[in-house]
Amino acid sequence: MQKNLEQILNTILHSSEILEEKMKQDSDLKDLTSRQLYCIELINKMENPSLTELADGMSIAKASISVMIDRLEKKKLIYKVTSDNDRRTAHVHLTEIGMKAASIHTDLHKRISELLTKDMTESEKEILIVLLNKSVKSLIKNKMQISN
Amino acid sequence: MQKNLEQILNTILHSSEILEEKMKQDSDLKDLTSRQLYCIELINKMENPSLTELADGMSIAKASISVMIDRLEKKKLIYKVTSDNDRRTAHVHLTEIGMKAASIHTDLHKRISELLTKDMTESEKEILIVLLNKSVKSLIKNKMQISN
DNA sequence: AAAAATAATTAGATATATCTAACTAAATTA
DNA sequence: TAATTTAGTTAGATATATCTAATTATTTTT
Repeated sequence: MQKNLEQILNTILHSSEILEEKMKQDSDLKDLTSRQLYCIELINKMENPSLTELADGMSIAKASISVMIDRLEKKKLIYKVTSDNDRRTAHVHLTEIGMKAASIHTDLHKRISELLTKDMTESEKEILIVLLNKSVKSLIKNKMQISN
Repeated sequence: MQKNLEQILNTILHSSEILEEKMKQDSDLKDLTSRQLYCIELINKMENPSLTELADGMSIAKASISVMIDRLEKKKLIYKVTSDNDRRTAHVHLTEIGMKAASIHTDLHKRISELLTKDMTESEKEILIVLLNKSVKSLIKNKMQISN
């Protein structure tokens, strides 16, 4: 009952999804949609972007991001700060709750990592990490050619 | 620049998401929502469930699944077959296009697996698979206790 | 300073995802 | 057979995610 790599990936990715859903349910973030969560993660990554930058980042119209940000503001996940340089521009910041939401993915990866190496010896862990580093290198190297 | 397991997971999961999005865009399935894709995957896994079973599987109301299935039918992704035993019951089947949609995840895992082992020797591959099998066992074993 | 460009908002449209409640048709039970 | 239960649909409500077009406030260019 040895699994091949595809089946292993399947199990890991599927478990990740389930665990992520559980973490969301267990937190006070139950009613965040996937788009909203994505938006929050992007705000985190982009470090307080303007609405226009965010809209570009999410590939949606400025009007759409404006509405979305309104809703996230009502839910106390973000707040807007008007720029001093250009008073037309607003920058989006995460609140405490927003930051918690943004860290869901990171936390998830941490927990999965722990689970994956739970029953391993130190040397097994080391070998696994060396090999996976190699894997990830191939993955990144080939990313560009993936699209076809 | 050796990455730890958490960073590796991060890269793999992130690449998976991007690749999945690309595969969706490149197919004729651009306008499928994530809920619709999830629904189709579930239909595939459950093997022609009734609407009630599907609704339970997705944890939504029967009325909601009815509407959703209507839309998927209009898009030619599924079709309904009235049961001979019980003529109140309809079973949902995937069309050719529906099956294509359902296999997006599987295809994705196959491609990622290929990429991950692209630059490895056979023996490296073997070791990786043995170790990851161990990982997956821990993962499954601990799944129950994850929720807290 | 007047004209043009830019950032964000608002209005109005369409599609989706949900819900509860009411309804129809069919099957089961008493 | 009459009453009850069950499967699915329909109607009507609310929330989200999008869009384009029009509007407002500011900034930049001429």
